Amino acid sequence: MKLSLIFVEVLSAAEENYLKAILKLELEHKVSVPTGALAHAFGIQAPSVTDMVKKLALKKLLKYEKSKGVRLTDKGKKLAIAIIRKHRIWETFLVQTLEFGWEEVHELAEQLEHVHSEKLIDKLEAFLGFPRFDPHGDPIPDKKGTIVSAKAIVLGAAKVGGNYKVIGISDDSTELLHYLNKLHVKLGTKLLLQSREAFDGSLVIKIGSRGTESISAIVANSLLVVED
Amino acid sequence: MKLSLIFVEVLSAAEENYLKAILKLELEHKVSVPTGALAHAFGIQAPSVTDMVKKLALKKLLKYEKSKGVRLTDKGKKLAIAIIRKHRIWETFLVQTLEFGWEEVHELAEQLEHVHSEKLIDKLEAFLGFPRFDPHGDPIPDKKGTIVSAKAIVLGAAKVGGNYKVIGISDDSTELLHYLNKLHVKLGTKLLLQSREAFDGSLVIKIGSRGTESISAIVANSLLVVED
DNA sequence: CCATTTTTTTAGGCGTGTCTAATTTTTTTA
DNA sequence: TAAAAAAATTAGACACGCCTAAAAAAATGG
Ligand SMILES: [Mn+2]
Ligand SMILES: [Mn+2]
Ligand SMILES: [Mn+2]
Ligand SMILES: [Mn+2]
Repeated sequence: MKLSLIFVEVLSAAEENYLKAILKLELEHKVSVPTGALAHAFGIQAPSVTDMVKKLALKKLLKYEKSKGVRLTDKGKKLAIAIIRKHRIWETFLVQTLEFGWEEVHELAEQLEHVHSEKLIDKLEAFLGFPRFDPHGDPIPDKKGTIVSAKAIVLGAAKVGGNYKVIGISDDSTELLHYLNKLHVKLGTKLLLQSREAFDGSLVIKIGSRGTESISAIVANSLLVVED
Repeated sequence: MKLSLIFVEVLSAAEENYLKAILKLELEHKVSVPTGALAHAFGIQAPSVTDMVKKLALKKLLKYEKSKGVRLTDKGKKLAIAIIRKHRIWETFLVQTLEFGWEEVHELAEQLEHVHSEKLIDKLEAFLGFPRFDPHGDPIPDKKGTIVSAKAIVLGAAKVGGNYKVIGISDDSTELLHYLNKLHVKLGTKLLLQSREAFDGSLVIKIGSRGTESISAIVANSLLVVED
């Protein structure tokens, strides 16, 4: 009798973080990702990235052309999406079940996403009722890796006088989320864009039934909204 | 103004596993733990242990006397208990909330116990309703590190003719727990000890309202019971 | 109590994932 | 298009957590 050996290639947390970061940069810039962009994303030095991408290339998780950057292979992309799925399911669990604030969960999910158990994630997902979006409005990939793409625009690109609804935050930083808490902006909040300052792109907005506030272009560009 | 820098010493998973293993061996043998015992516990070579205990000694987590073994300091013991607390709370969550089998959760908890977040564990504990025992009957230390000590005996040392109730399993191995599932033995199951074979210490027991079964001394010694 | 066995330590090495310094390649721009 | 600037790579190093081989220390036992 012939036993078929199953190779379960287990990636380290570092390797998984690279795959996630590369996918994110690919989606943002739709081109191959320069090693320098990864160094910047992780706050590490460029040679460290060169070493790692060589290793990931050997594992067929990405294609690396010297001095030209990297692109995920199908295998690498599939794994990257699986990790994002884990991250977002954990974030949803932390906010929905354990009542963490949305600004607290990203760092924790960075750890939890590296726990190796497909079954755990599937059970969590079922326990949560198969949520489609995480606490920041980001879509949760399904088990097959399908991601619903939000047709949102960033508030920074919205038109003055328009009414919008916040459906996502394109930046998980604790600081931004804390600031949004202060402004009483959360998922579902209605915004009226009253004016845009040409000089710096800052906006004056009316937040729900509250007063008006001025927000910087940086904040405006991380608020994902739909017309309302 | 003088700021007091707070050093949050973050231990690696390996370091945490050493602390846990040392505490377990200390409790079992009530003496200092030889490096060889740790090598055996982890299935690694003795020189690896020597290296690690030197490092843990530098961090004041244990006392190491060359060729004489190690003992946890108060600091080390406190950390070890905190890790056991995490392990058992995660196991309880997995069984109670996500409906894993009790035989599936140990390995997963081995990963989850190394997620660094006091707040996460406290929230999980509250969500679970402050459980006092994990799915294998092991006591869950409270936030202060207090562990209720079970006054159980092992079935192997029980007296023939006695009625007992299973309150714990002193071995988390998947294989044993699977075997107990097959025997329909779980926490709370009533047992009647019918006879003991002098030759090998094996027992014949009546399991609840089911038939009688013969179990080996090895199994008998991992069943924690109280008189019933 | 000395010789043999067992346990532990020392010495040196390796893969991972990071670093700095120096060099090479690519891009920009004068 | 050639020089300068920017980006990337190579070279060499280091902490971590493990290894094997050899030496030393402790325990055993005749
Ligand atoms: Mn991560
Ligand atoms: Mn998120
Ligand atoms: Mn366990
Ligand atoms: Mn347990």
